Amino acid sequence: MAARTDTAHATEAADAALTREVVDLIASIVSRYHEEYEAAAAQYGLTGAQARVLALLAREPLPMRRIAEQLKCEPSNVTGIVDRLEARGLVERRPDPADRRVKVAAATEAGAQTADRLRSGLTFAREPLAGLSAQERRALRDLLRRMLDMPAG
Amino acid sequence: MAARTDTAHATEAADAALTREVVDLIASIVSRYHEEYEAAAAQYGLTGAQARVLALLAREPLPMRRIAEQLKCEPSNVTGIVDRLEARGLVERRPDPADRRVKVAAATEAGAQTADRLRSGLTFAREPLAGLSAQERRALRDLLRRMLDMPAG
DNA sequence: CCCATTTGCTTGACAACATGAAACATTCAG
DNA sequence: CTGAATGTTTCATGTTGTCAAGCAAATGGG
Repeated sequence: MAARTDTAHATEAADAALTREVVDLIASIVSRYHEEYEAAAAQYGLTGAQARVLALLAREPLPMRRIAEQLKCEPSNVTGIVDRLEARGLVERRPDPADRRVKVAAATEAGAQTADRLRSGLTFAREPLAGLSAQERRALRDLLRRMLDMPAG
Repeated sequence: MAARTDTAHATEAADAALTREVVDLIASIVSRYHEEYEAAAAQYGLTGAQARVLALLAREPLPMRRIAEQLKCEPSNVTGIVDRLEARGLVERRPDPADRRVKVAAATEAGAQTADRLRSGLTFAREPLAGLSAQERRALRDLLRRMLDMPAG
């Protein structure tokens, strides 16, 4: 039984090392992703936060509060970010006819174009993924989904 | 040949969709990772940047300039972050005997303890990974390595 | 050896991001 | 109709980030 216990411990230790390795790899990916996202945004004179908001609004117009929820920050913070985007003509505030308290932020034509170009310029993850076969990418997709508790998609 | 071309186009489109799906999943992971990292840091009254620097210095003491390189920011920025960590007794600046221009930042005993607790409290990526078999984690590790251009490790 | 240059760090001015409290208008519930 | 809750903004404050300027120390060509 001593041998079995030793084996079990060795397996546990190897497991922990493997997990730590994967966690470190994920940390590297997070770092690279941010780096490239900021750089891509900077090409259009945008900060990372501005680019994220613009990307959100290019999908669909959103009330200020919803933007804050997506960004996981306080609504008062969104005011300034949208201010700066609006000052550059990339976004506009519209009144919500259903609730006059609400201001709906929407991408302008120019804003939608910028968001499109920015998105297609995001080489990270897309370019390295090109080196993986379709089967491997499916495997990766399934593993990532399970990590995010999205078993079905 | 029209049929073959159509098939090729269909495959390309499916490939692009798959890639976009994986990219979106990675974006989700990046978002979750950040969220949890900030929350874990906040438990110790630290910001994300402070926690990152403390984690670096818990591994080994570093000159200010090296910290800036790891953080991918200007050295002048590191001054403030280390100032705040030092004010709380988590980090200290030491002179470098080999080069008197250099200030080496090092985690104090308290800083190392905080870094340890913080790291072990990082549930994300570690907890979801527990649901994956060792074989799956190895597969994930290899796929992530290839994404990062680290074929061998 | 000496001086110009480079290197490492800090300081100061400034902008963006982030929070929390307070103000305001509007909506909603009793 | 009144009081509570909601959506947004403003203000004060702190952290992060950049860049330019400054100082101390190291380095290398004359």
